[in-house]
Amino acid sequence: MANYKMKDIADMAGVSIATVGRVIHQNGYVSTENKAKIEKILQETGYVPNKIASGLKKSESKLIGHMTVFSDNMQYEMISDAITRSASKSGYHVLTLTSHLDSETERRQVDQLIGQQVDGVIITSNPAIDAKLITKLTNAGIPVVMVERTQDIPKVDGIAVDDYLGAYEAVSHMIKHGHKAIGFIGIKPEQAVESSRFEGYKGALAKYGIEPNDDWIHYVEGYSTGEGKTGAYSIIKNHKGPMAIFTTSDVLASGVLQYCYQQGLRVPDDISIIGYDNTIAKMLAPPISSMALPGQEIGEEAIRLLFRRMSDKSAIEEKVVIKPYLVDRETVLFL
Amino acid sequence: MANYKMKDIADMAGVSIATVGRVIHQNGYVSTENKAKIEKILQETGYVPNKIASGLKKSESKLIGHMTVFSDNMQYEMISDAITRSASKSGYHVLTLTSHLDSETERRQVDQLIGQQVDGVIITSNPAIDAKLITKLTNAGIPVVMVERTQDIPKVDGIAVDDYLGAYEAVSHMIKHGHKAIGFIGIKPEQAVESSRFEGYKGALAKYGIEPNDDWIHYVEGYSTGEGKTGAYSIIKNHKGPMAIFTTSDVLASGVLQYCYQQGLRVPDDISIIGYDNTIAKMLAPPISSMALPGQEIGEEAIRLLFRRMSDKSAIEEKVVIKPYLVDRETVLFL
DNA sequence: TATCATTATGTTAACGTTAACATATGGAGG
DNA sequence: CCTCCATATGTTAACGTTAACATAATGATA
Repeated sequence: MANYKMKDIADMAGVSIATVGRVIHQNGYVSTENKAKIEKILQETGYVPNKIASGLKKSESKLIGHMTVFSDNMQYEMISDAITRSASKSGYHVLTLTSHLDSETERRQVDQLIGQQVDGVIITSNPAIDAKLITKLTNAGIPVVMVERTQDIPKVDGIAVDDYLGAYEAVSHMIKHGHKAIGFIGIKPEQAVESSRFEGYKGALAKYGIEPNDDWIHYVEGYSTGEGKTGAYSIIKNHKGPMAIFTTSDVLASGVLQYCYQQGLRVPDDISIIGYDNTIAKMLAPPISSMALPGQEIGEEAIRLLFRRMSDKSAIEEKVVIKPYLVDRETVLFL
Repeated sequence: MANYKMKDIADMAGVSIATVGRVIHQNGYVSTENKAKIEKILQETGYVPNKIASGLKKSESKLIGHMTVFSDNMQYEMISDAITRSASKSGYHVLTLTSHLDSETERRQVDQLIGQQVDGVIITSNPAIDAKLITKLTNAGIPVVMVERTQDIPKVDGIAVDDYLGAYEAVSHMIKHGHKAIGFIGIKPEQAVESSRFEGYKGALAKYGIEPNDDWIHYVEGYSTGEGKTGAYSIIKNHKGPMAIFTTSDVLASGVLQYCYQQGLRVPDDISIIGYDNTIAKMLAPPISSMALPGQEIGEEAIRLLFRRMSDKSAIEEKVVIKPYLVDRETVLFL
């Protein structure tokens, strides 16, 4: 009924607690008889070492904190999942804390993570987080890795997604297919982490000498199907001829498709489209091309960077850049 | 740079560690001067209590384990998120462990949770988990709540979703709209937790005296858009006249919509449809009706049951039944 | 035979917090 | 003036594990 501790095992085997420890950790000298006897008891009792006690002694918790934002965007769930699985391969657990971008919650969370004695922290996609909080973590000796935000804080490693490149490639793809009228639906650059997606869009137009047109651009407040639909309406309604639309998220693209469905427009025959993040792209009708962010890779890299710094706290800062790539489902018409 | 401990604070304030403890816990007697002085130091140093140490002493970790399965099904993410947020309101953190339904991983995870000294465990949607493992948890004094699986294990509370009702209502909705030909796309009842969704489908047909037809039924191996599309093809291809299709997941429905899009069939004009879980339903073109599982409510109930048992380990077992409800987006044609 | 490594085992002081148990100084009530 | 209680503070033994530091017996080497 109760939980066995080393003392109990030691008593049962008629040895000292130290000998039990030697068997559990497979170090030091133990006679073959005692070893066998203790292992048998360990088996029978289903003894599980108390990580809290050992954590206190060794000052490590085998816990990794993951601070992220609450969002409809499935992309972060992929990353989150990759982090969890990657960490568990090395015997670490992940504590995921979500905020709604309010700094009071974040302050509390940082204290909780320190209190919980986590061995490291990964912060994904919070553009607003106070650098003081990060410093508090590093001051407490906790390594920090930041995903999708390259801020230069000493001893903090980072992973950035090359969103400029992603948007640039998506739009270039459209231009190379002969498109001239290319719409943009996304969050206003000033308020988004992913502002470079808008820059990439403009960059591609500029590169190929296409004059930008304000009628083609629709800013949204957040990522939702409804916002995408509104955007499609505002861009398409007065437009004649073929049109290609780049959205900074698949969710926005889903709204574009709803608008097209309603209006009887076909994709890509009437409207070409490329989404971003490649989350629900394959589930839409039709499945759409999308810039994929390798969530798996991002999560694994985050863990790699974190473990690297955990083993060498004074390592030189490393910034990893992840490149999105086009998953082509042929939703851009060749003109 | 380093982390302050109570001893450091005590030294700075020139008092004993006990007095510092009294200020932190706001109990016992402390003179107003000392209280002010200590509070100031606490502020300045940014002292954070070490939960590992206090956890060892009080034998509690403020950690809740959440065992779940890795799945494409967004439904579990909703539940997971609700659990995390609900727990954090009471100062608890959640450790999420995902398995791929293999018992070896699960055995390891149970040991990890015991080792981590979690204060409670929530298990979502694992039809195959070994009752022995659950017993190991309860034997270790850890309360367990099971979601979507009502197995009778002493001292284990449960939350079940009334999937029979959900399917029954979806199909009844179709019948009441005049449909006779009603297709089913879902996992073979034998291998699924949600087998009652198939029963509900059959139940509704029986209730209204509609003869079931094997041509209307398509079993899938798992939840994916592709499987849904294949299902739609096999059900619709030889069918004349109006058809309604019930899928046991929105992801499957997304495949049906892709098939329709390809064939130029309109929803609901040509094909009526109702999905299940109401996850991506609103993002599809057109947005479809779906049976919603209140993930928020499920997560909150799970935490409530868990806390209840944590405070009274010998409470009588409670089984909560959650009812899905139709979110009607008018994708069933009135005949 | 003295010396020394090897093998085998035990004892104990941390780790940081908690809380029960002292101890001590007032003043109020008899 | 003694007793009692409220106030204020300090000391210390846990919690379960780890690992450094004994201790001791065996057999091999010089």
